[in-house]
Amino acid sequence: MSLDREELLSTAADVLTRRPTSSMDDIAKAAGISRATLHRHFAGRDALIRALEQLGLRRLDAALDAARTDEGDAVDALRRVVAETEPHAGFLGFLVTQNQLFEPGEQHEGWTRIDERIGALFRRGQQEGAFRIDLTPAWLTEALYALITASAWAVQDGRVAARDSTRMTAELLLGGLRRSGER
Amino acid sequence: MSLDREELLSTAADVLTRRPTSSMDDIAKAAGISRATLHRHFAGRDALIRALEQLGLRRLDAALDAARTDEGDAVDALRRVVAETEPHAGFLGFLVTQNQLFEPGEQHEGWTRIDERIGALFRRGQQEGAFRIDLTPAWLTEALYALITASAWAVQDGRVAARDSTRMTAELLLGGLRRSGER
DNA sequence: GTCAGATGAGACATCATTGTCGCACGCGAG
DNA sequence: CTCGCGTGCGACAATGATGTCTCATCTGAC
Repeated sequence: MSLDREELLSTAADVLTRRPTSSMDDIAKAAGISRATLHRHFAGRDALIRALEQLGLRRLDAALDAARTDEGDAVDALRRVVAETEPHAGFLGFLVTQNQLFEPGEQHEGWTRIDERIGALFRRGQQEGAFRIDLTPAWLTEALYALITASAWAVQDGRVAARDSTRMTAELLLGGLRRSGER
Repeated sequence: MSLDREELLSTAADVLTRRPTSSMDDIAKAAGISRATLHRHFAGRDALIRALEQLGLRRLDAALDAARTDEGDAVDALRRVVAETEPHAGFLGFLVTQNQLFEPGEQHEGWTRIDERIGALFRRGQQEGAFRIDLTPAWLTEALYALITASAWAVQDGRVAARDSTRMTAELLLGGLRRSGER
């Protein structure tokens, strides 16, 4: 039986995010397979990275679809984005930290599209008066990535309970840590 | 004249954070020196990494000192932390993304101390009633790291103006992105 | 000018990783 | 049982990074 390719890529993303210098052997071991088998599925390290990118981007795209980013209240939509994206935080972390792997300026097109979709949600929220307008959509997008990734790492390291992570991420992003509402 | 060791380490942190697989030669070139000279200053890659850790931790410690984390209003103290830490975001990013470089569980002692200092500030703010109590200090600490690092990257990539980064980071962390104050 | 110290350039052996094979094993389908 | 497929294991050469060394050059102090 052929092993689960997606699961393999998922663990590869985790390993590479945590320790980007991991060898192919490390990755194979982490996935519970031999280096030969890893090479049978991916021609080489480059091919593996590309596949990681592709799958990660597809997952994020699907997560944004599932979150229905342009339906209903912008606040609720953002909550859905956090909830839908968090399961794929391993890929998100990989994409965020490793997207500098390739040539200068040569940004993956799929990535800019994800950026655009999320940025659009923030702009919509601002236009509807739900979001502050003194924080730029570009920054909010970066912050969203960073918080989701950080949340996943914190869960992995046992610093945050898994059942709380989605709520804490969304709450901090939406309401900040200050208790009172005044500016 | 001996070159500026701290500046060298600073660029090394940037390079390694952006592209963790960089070779010693890459690092040397980025710093504008030859590989031989790099080796004269640091016995090897390991030694370089250790030095990076040490300097990064010292800088963060100094930044927390300068921020006077246990003086005055917790909100203001947090703003000072963001402002003082941001200049050393390169090191922070390195520490956050690469702290898995060494053995399992073997966390650098200095790092846990930094964690503790920041966690203490969040706890103080919660006790004083300034901060929400439904977000754990551990999570807030992780979020602070993530946001400062993300902010620095965003500036580097030109997605956020340098003059706005401190304000945007602190504002998002403190107040969140929602416009109205109600929960 | 002279000297000491630091640097850059290049050569070199060594080591780890990589990518490719061949071969044997196990397991499910027929 | 037998076959086919996927896998693990080990060996192998090739490649790139690493660490060390030598030598020439430069710069600042004296």
